Amino acid sequence: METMGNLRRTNYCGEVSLNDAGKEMTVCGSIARARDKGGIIFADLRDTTGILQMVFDEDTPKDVFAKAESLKSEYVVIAKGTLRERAAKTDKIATGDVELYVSELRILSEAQTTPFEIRDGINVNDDLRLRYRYLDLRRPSMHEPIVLRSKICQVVRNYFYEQHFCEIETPTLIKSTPEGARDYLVPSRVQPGHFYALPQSPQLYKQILMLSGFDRYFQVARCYRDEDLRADRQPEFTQIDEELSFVTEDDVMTINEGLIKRLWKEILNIDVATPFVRMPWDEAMGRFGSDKPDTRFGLEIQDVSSVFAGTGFKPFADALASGGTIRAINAKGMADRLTRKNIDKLGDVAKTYGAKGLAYSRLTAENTTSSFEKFLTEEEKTALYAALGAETGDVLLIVSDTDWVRACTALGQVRLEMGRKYDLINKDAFNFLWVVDFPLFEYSEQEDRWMAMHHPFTMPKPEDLDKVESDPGACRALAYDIVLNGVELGGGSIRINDPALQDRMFRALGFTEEKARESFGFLMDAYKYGAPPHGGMAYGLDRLVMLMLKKDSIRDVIAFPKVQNAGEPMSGAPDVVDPKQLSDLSIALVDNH
RNA sequence: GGCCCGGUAGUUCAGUUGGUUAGAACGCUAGCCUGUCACGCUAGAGGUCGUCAGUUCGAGCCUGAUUCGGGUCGCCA
Repeated sequence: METMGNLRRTNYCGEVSLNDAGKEMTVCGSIARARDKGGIIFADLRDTTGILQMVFDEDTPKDVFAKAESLKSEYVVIAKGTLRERAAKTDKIATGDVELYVSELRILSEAQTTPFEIRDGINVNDDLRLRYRYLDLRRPSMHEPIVLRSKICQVVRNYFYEQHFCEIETPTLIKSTPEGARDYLVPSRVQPGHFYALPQSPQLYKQILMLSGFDRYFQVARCYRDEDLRADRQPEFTQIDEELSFVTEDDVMTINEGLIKRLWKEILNIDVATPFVRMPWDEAMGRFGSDKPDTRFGLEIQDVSSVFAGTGFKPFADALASGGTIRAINAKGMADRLTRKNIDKLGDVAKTYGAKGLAYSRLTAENTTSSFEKFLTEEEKTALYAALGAETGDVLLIVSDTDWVRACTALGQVRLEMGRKYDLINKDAFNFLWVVDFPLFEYSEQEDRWMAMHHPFTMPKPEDLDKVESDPGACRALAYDIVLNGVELGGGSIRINDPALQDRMFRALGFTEEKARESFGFLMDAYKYGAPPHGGMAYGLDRLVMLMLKKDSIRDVIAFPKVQNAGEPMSGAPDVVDPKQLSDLSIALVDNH
């Protein structure tokens, strides 16, 4: 092993080109691969920007050539030499026109054989890759998203600074709030028996900042939710969080369309058309069976309840009798692909999402196979075909349910499954839209009460104000989600800035006076001293980066992600702690496992 | 908490109805090679078949438990 001596980097590997040919330069990094041909040696040098080929031959000083012969993968070196045009060029790397003819080489660190190869295109278990995350992150395809994530944050900051936002950090040791996801708890040593929570979002603090007169705030904020993981969900994640005073829904959406436009232009060089479609929640649910519709393909849901008003088919008749609905998708021209077996699989999807079953008619040239048509009158059948524009080659998929949201959700998932499985989705598209007019409340069977769909500080739509107590289910909110390709990128709302209205909300949510004061007393007090109208939103930064870079998993854009059991395989967190630490915190473990 | 899938050289996988010494590719080691770039050629090393128990004359293969990983439903205001 050697030191750098008097050598210092003058160039990055990925940033040299033919324009630099003839220049003397010093580069450093790791050996991606060495190819020793006997009389000539090639070694690919990799740094954070890319790869540059180094060459050694008979004219290379003998001691340098000898060192080059000893190079192995992942050795860390610094090399001085002359950049020259290659005799044999390649378009496989960005610097494939040039190579560094090395005159001085120092091996700064040797490396033992890695548990997997450090190159793209390998197929290795996630588990192993995560345990050796530092090795995995050396691979260009893993490295680049992390670098791009940083650039995305830079663009976000630039945009917000230009728009008069102030970047403010809010606490991460906060009071636990009762609504929403489970909190991560942190015991207080100084106040035994008392606990902080880690924030699920900076929600309360950013509203307080509006009351503190900061006018516009943003933060790249770490957030924590103690819930189970998914491919697009981590317990610890990052939000781009923002709040603005003296704004309406439209203002927030317009400013954020500007942010998206800027991001897509600067990072991807794509012009995004604004404004985005603004789709009411009930339309999104009705047409796409989702509050985050993927509009990159058709197969929209239709309401065919009226066709079956007097039907003798019992499942449909029963649903309608209890105020339910019958919804259908016409899978146009898909009869050849949707075999009986494949329709059964779609039926399983529908059942997973709460449907009793998936009725179907498969209209092939030879015949029609159907699970329900034999129970219909000729008039009903004609009306159904007319309503759906059914023709030979189509497959009709129908769900009946007492609850229209559940019926649409099930069909919406069937729709997505068809989109994925039969490759109906244009993968190059970036389809943005706003979903607006969310319900203010949703009923929780589990808790047997109305819950805030967004959060309890969301402003009701002015025209629904009188329904907060009398008809909560019909109340809509000044809330909006931004959706990209069927994924919720972010969401927000206009907040209640009237203490009296906030009181009504808490009561409608079943909070007692005492409970509301205990949890949110400081916030309720703050609103008594003059509160500007304000609202904001937050993006899931990880999801945003994942979608921009077309990665399948959120882990690909997080440097040190957690796995399904919420652990971090590299460090081994979480772990047991010393009993002394627990006793300092006045904590005793209950042995119930 | 429920359901589904998986664990065999360092890595990715194959492994027949339960039957001799568990194979391949890449990687690794050694040698050769002056235009390679997933370099090439030759030779070699490398295995508690996740763990434990059971069935059997005999288990990588069958059974049970367990553990680890992935996906998903519940959950995620």
